[in-house]
Amino acid sequence: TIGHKMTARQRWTPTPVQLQILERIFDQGTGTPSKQKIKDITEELSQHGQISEQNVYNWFQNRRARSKRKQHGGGVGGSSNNNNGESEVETETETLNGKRKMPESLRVLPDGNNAIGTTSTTSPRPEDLCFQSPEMSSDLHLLGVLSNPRDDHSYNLYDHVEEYGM
Amino acid sequence: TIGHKMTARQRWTPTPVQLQILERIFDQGTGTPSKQKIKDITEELSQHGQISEQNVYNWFQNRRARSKRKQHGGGVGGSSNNNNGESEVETETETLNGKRKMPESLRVLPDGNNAIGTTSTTSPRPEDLCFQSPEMSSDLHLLGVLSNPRDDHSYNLYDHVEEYGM
DNA sequence: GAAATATGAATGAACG
DNA sequence: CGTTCATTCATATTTC
Repeated sequence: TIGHKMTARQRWTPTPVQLQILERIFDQGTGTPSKQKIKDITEELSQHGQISEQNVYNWFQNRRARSKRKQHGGGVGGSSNNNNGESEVETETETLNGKRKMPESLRVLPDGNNAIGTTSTTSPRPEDLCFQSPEMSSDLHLLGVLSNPRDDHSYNLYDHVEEYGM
Repeated sequence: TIGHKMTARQRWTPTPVQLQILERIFDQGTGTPSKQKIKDITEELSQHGQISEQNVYNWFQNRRARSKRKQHGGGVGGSSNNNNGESEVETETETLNGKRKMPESLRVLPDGNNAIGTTSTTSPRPEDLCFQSPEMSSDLHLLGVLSNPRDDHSYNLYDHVEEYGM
């Protein structure tokens, strides 16, 4: 039994009410709420549960991004996917009669402790991954960057490149 | 002009070492490194992994832009994962130090035996819980968000916060 | 209990 | 230089 209290609350989970409000606003067409709006919304939502502007902002960002492109499998081969409409698919919640799963918008967590367990799938990332020696600090000594920051004032004109061949 | 698909599937992921160097330099106060510096840095970092000047430049730009985090308020959403099993109260080093969670490029886990007692006790969320009056869109009436979408211009600079205590 | 899915959060890249 | 988009990861919740 390794069950102990571990800093809970890692990810903000919108309450149904909050979700409703958020979706409603999103549906208004406001698209990308401005900072002021975010603040406003956050304040209102705060009364329905713990929330921060960051959460609201993220939510909108995710929502928008999600609306655009759903999950696509690994499509290899000339797949002519020309859809991408930007149409707000949004709430398919109530519309569906549940063969799938119940959105957390309606979940009612009881007082008990669920204690699910370990979801540590630890998604393996077989990327290139480098990983050098555990040298902590002492690599840039040959760089004059931290020696004399006041050197020149060259203008960097990188700015936005269209295609960068990495 | 547009329409450049660009096969940039994997954005450059700084290796821990690279990150360290970058942060170190950033901390030097150099602020915006000049092109020359960028080149220099890039060269050094190249020895720790694939990287381009553009990457370095972007990194600094992002770093600086995101350093201006003005977030505040609630404070939910910190996503720092602690792998420590006993310490639940970690000393936050605040903005002065780097916070940085686990780099995305460090989840190698070749072993495969992570018996971490991550028994999420289902974060105690005594918030306002779900289950509340069926009034869904009756709360934001005082919000002008859904009334006049075309009000001001975008101005959000949240993007993401570095870390905030709760 | 683990896998599959959903979604919030982090960050690199692009755009203005 | 500020802001937003896109991609990916981490964690939560649901399902098997």
